[in-house]
Amino acid sequence: MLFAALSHETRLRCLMLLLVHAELCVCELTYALGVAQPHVSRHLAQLRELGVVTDRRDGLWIHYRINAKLPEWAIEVLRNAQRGIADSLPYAADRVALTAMPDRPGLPRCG
Amino acid sequence: MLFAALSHETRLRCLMLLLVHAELCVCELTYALGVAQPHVSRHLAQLRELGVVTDRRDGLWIHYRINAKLPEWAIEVLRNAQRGIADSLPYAADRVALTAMPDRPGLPRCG
DNA sequence: GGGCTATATTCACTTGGCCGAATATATCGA
DNA sequence: TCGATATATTCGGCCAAGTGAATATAGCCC
Repeated sequence: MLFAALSHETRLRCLMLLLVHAELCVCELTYALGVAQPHVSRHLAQLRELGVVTDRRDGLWIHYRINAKLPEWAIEVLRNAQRGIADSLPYAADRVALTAMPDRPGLPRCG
Repeated sequence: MLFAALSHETRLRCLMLLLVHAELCVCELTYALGVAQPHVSRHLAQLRELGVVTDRRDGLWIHYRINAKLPEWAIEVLRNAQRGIADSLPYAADRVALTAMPDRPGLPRCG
């Protein structure tokens, strides 16, 4: 059930970030949320098992993204949730924290 | 949290019916879902405490409806869910069952 | 291979949510 | 007041889900 996936704040926070950034690895999500890595990993595993996200290995990193095969209504649910909560805490702070992360993998290193 | 409200099938079934019928009393929901009355009552109480529905007493009957003060994004979430699941079971069967209910309160008695 | 990093999983434990059954409350009508 | 109906709540037990800590796995680089 989709709504069970969204009913835990950790999972909802990850999904809100993935709506903005399309693809994020576990260390980025861990940094943005400011929680323990196994905690994030566990909830990402649940999202994957529920079919809400997919993962892709790239060397050491595993990148997660929202499952492109989700039915359109489910995507709309996510977008509506985003519209409703993205400007409130902790979701807004998560985006700021992610942007402030040093040495993000997959981003071009300038200089 | 809205999604916690939607994460239980009984609550979701009630809400899907309330999207169609605007106002329903407990006995109608109980009949439509085909489950025990205290079960429905408990989950309606949760929906009320979460602010998702409101209730109105009318004699012996208590009518529930979706809270008109819900933010628009939340209503959209409900409508998207409806679009996605209304034609599947058990939601479609619930609507049929409700229509087949004899002596529904609040409905004009013909004859 | 050995060390290092990123991620996943296991373990033991706790908590929260759900359940059926029984009972309580509230309102109406006689 | 008494009975009947509609709804709500309590109780005790159970199970799924969540947790922190520790450990395992997987890939990279030397």
